Amino acid sequence: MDLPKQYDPKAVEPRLYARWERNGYFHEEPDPARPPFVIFMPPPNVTGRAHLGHASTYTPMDVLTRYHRMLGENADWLPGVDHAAIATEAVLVRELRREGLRREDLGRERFVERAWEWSRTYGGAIDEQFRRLGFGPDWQRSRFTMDEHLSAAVRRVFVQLYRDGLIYRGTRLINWDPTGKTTVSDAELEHVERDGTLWRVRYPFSKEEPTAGIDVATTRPETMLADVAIAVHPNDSRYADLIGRSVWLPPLLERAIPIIADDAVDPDFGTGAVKVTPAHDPTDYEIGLRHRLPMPSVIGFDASITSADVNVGSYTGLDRFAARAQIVDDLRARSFLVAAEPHRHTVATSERSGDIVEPLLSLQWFVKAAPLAAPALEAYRSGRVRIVPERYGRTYTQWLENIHDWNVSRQLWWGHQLPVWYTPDGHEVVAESEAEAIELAQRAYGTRDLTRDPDTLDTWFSSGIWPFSILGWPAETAELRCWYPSAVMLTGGEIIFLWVARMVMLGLHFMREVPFRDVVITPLVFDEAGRKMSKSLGNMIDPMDLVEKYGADAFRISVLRQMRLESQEMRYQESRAEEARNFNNKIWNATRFILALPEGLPQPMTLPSPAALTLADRWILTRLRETVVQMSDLLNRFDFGNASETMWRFIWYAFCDWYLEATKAEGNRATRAAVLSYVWNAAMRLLHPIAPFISEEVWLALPHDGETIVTANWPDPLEIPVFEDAAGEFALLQRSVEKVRNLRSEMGLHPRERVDVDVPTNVPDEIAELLGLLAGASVASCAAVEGGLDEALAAVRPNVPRDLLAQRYHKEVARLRNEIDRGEKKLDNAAFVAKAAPDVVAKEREKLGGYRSDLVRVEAALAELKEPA
RNA sequence: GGGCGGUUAGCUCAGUGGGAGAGCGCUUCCUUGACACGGAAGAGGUCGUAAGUUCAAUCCUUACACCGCCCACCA
Repeated sequence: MDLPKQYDPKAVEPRLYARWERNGYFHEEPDPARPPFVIFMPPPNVTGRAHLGHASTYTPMDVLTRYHRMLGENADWLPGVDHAAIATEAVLVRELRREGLRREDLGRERFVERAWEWSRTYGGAIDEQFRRLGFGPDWQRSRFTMDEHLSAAVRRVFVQLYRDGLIYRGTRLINWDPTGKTTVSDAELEHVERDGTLWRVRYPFSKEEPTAGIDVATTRPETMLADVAIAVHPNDSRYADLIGRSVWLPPLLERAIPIIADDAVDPDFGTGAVKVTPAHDPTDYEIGLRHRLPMPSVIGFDASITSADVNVGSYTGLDRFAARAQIVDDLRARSFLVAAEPHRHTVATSERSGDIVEPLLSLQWFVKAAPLAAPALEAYRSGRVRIVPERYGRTYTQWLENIHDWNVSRQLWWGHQLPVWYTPDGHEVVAESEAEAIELAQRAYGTRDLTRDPDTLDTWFSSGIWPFSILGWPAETAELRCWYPSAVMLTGGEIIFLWVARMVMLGLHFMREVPFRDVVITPLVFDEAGRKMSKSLGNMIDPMDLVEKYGADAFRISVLRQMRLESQEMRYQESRAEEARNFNNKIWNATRFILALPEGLPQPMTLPSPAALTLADRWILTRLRETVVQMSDLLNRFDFGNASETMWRFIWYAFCDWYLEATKAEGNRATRAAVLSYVWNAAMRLLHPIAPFISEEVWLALPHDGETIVTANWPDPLEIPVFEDAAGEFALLQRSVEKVRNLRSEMGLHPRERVDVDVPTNVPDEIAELLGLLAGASVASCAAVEGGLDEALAAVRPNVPRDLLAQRYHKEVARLRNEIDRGEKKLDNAAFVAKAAPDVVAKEREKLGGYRSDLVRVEAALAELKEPA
């Protein structure tokens, strides 16, 4: 067989993936007889494309699912797609704008139709990218959050929560996104630092004498029109006399507002006096509630000044920022502006649109969060949900402890419409269907005339029930029985409260059980310089480009290898993908060597009897077993970085660098075909979760059982013979080989030239032969030396020029003297001997003894060199 | 303002209360029965700064500096 010298992923990956999918290897049915291992894939946005963030969270899911499938568990990875209301609607609105249309021109029905069409056309794109990455979810079970079945589950949950008193409609201060033209929840805000201005404005005591008054600091003069009070701290002596008085509200001077005292005021900031605008600021809203203040609005849903509640003079209709500028001008003109200073502060933006969010009073639907949060907190504290790394548990608990009611109604058309209807006189009717609503309305209010609430639900509402809605809930399916709760949830840290906490809350409420046992927080991906990847910086890396250049396996390895369990960030280096490609090439060529053995490979695969095994065989088998144990442990602990590193070390530094070379020795030829194929077969199985394609390609080419590595068994360490002594002996050989190689290099010997070495006769022939082969030496026998293999190998004497050898011995003497010096100082220290742990002292003595005898030996050799016998 | 993470070789990062490690990069040599996407041998670090605890600190404690993440109603 003629295999190319270079591994070509493009020739392998699409072929293997098509076969896996065609043969249904990723598909699984619920089977109570086996332990379940289920991961539900966080559904990517229907508008989404694969990015490095997906690679760092989804690759580990694929690794875990493949690993547990090989363990024989009832393993399934459940994929899906999220309808991503805000993102999708934004795309559609943009499209419409290009056609010169608005959403309203189309009408709700046609708009939603178009959204469906768009989703069907473009929604599959990310799935194709996932296939190229080698991800193996159970595609047959893929779900879309807008599927009829999942929509029904959403309605059921809403109605149930309503009947449980956990959903209500009310007028509250909400976050309005003027660009997205919808409310957004607190969790969807991003607080961004901006340079702004802090204006000091004088509110005069009397209209007639505008010079005397109270000075107030504000960053938002445009909201002044809706001021209803000035607040100061109750203990602030500067203003104690003023509490209870009133001032006129500039610039219109049409209303007088009271000066009140409230604890929320920080006396040290600004002037210590703050204007209170309950309808347009969260803190002020709280103050307004405490003091039963009126709450007029002056900014409307179009983010411009509205005259709905109070007279706003000529400002009416001005955009919020234009109004700000105009009011500042007017204040200045009329001497109410005391100062204007630069001020860096944070503003709340919508993380979707990036627009500055406007706090507004509005009638919306809310989920009462506290009663749902308490069990979610308890579940974490009792350990029913674990979070890795543990420190993120604090993020989870702190958010739940300070939770606010969740605004779930959105003014979008694409999404799950609220299952809420209103009677002509404003009674609300909540039901799973219109028919049910009519029946309820008839009974309760004697009317069948209902209007449906036009709003849709927050996308995260449907995401929150994903862990059970995808399993068929509310029907009592076998999937639900076997696969809930799932095993593990992998996600980025920013998702903890946006999604993880909500899934736990809703899962506990509806399923009476947490949705997953472990939450693994994966690192954020940055570029090599530690900068966030962003389009504006031009440092985005498209995973598909890397797959194209290096292959999916190499890309996966490059990501996994850079993951650290405790790390919160990962600086992705493309050079790692290149290294990983080289690694795959190494695997490929080792395979070529094995397949080209003149003696052929044994079929079926069998291992020679222990007595027939060579030292190298026994060593590599022992290392294999150790590697299996380590890999299982690392994967069980979600330590993907060290797992990848472990495979790298075993395959490259143990198997290829040493064992494969050792099999070229005459003495190793009888057993090598069997051991090489046995070990390589097992190594490919260990590698498979990490690098699914090349492991399959190689495994299929070797002697194997079964039709695919995907469903092959994970190696059982107990079936791999282990030889304790072999590890130590082989390590001694390695050190000896390295010593000779070093001398060769110092001599400037050409690799083909052999160096003569004298090896004591009590070094076993097998080891002497390996030494000759691996170090490029011609071995001659010399007198046996006393002691074990250690001493015998130490007495190996290369016949190289004397001065070179002497130089080397001198170096060795210096090193040993240094070590001995350090050891002696330590042991001469009475405090060390008295206080250090006895085993530490004993170890130190042993080390010192070893160095001393080494020194004696080297010095003797040196003396002999000067005066040859 | 609060919480958290990081600071170790030129770069990206492991690591340990008792002899500083990997990969890449760099230097030198080399196409030897798989592999130049390779092999062999090397050079390279006062483990951020300062105190403290300890027989012993890169590792534990504290403070500080710098970088970063998250949360927050200082207008």
